[in-house]
Amino acid sequence: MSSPTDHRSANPHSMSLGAVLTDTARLMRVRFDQRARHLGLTRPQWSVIATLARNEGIKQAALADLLEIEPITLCRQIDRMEEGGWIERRTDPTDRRARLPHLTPKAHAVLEQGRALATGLYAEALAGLPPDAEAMLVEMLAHMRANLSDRRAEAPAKTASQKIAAKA
Amino acid sequence: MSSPTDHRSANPHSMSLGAVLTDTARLMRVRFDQRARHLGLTRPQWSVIATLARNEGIKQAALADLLEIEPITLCRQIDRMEEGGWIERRTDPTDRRARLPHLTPKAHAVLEQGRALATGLYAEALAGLPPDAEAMLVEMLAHMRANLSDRRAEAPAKTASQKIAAKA
DNA sequence: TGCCGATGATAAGCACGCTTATTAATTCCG
DNA sequence: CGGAATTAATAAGCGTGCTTATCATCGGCA
Repeated sequence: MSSPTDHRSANPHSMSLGAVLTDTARLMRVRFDQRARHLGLTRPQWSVIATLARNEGIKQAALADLLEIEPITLCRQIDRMEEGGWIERRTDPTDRRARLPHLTPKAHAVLEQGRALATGLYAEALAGLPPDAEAMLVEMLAHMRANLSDRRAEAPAKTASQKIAAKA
Repeated sequence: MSSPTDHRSANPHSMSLGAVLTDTARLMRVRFDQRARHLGLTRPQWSVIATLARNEGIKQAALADLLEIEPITLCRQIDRMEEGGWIERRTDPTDRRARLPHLTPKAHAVLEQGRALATGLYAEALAGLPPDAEAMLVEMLAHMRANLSDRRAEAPAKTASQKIAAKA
């Protein structure tokens, strides 16, 4: 049944939330990567550095949790960053399983540049939108992320804030 | 230590716009993939099928443009989907360079299921937000995407000041 | 008519996300 | 005390995005 443009085109917006979300996120990454290339750094790598800078001595698994990626993903990222001289792994004296990631001086040296780059990128992306757009976006996206983060049949109940009571 | 440009990101715990954007987009993909696995379909593949269904006989490059991905990315995706029996490439009688992708009956058969899955996922993600949240999100994200898509703006003396003015 | 830039598809190779599974060390009982 | 469960890190292998480059074909122009 070849029906190119019939009933499914009734609401052109219903299909675009996921698409526009994916596209925008990818463009942010691409733009960051293009401008951070002279530093030899990618956006995910910058994210690791920025988070690690605020959480020195953290374990890989805990850092992965902060970054909201899987431990194996971070592990392989740290492999690359160790090879690039951004991070070094140190043994944990209290747990011989752990190999704690630490920033090298080289990584500390680019903290400010990365921060400035990110700030500039956000400003550019948000240009032409009202001043409160960023706060609204962050709030709505964080809400969506929380909705989607609910693991199957798993009730965390530790944060206790039981959603917004808009479910009548 | 105090940079002159951190008037906005002084919050210690609030994640940046880029981070929450990336996370949310990734979670949408992961959730879709988990639920479409029984179909043998991923979210990007579903995206290809849905777009192709509305644009039969399109060239790969034009389809890549619609999907806002690079032609090589689509090419390799179509490789996988052809192998999976979702798509077949047909020669274009008017241009011997082109190999037009067409949906197979198998792909047509999952159109409705994929659409229902996407709709349900959006509803789940947006649960607890006001009814106009989706429209606002789509509008703001599309605006950001347009700002970031401005490839002509690679020129040196460009300071992202006024963009909404010039458009031809 | 013949060359030359543009276009369509694709190869090579990398980054980074995932699922699944393995190894080593720690912790929790019974 | 000793085995089972848990936890930390990682290996294997794949999907999907990118940049850069190659090849064939098409279309315009001298």
